[in-house]
Amino acid sequence: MTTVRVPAGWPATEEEARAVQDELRAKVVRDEPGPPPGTGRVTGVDVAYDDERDVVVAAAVVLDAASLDVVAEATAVGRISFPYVPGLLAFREIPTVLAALDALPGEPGLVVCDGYGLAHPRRFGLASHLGVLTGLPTIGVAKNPFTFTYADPADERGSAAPLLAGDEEVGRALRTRAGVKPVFVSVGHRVSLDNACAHTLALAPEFRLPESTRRADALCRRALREALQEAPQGLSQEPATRH
DNA sequence: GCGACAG
DNA sequence: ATCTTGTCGC
Repeated sequence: MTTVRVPAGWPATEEEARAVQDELRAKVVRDEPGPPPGTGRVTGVDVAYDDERDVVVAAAVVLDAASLDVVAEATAVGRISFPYVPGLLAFREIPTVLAALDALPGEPGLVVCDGYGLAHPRRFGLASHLGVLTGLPTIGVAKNPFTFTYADPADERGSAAPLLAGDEEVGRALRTRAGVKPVFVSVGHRVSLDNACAHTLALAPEFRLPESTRRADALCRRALREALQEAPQGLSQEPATRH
């Protein structure tokens, strides 16, 4: 597992963080359809925390998009870079997620985030932010509707309904399992909303959440447990050294 | 002004 | 996100 520092110049206040979002938002690419579902690789990313001990662990798990087999994975550990503030989640997760992606042996392909992209107060959620910083195609698949509204989609798997900010469609409530609460899909970077939903369905043949996020979630939780056992006092000031 | 609010 | 036992069910 690699160790990461909070980047120099990382925003320290909510005001600075919002200004970063307002500036980077213009760099989001929304006129590409993105990779076809079921081909190439798809990478799930997720993060687990221990706020008390100031430890954050990110995981990136690469799946073969056709078989959903795991073909690579990586983790990274760091210190918490920002408090949780609704609308500013990216500043809490991104430094460690970037380190985990960098530690991967190959190309990530499409990146699936646990959270939102376009569906965001300033239309620049975690998935959009990660996409702009890496240049990779990204989507967001969230478990909750955040502040947005939606009409319940039909009961069968595959039905969807617009996720709305007023009358603007910022994403979609997508039913991945019959009779189960939908997931909330939004565009990150270089992927269309239709394609983002198609990917989400292809990644969730059995459970509510995409296999990519289920795998990443399990891995970062396990890695956090192990990191806490090895260093119960929390992370040292200096990055880990190699011998 | 107050409450709600991805993870 | 995280705190947390058992329990119902495939």
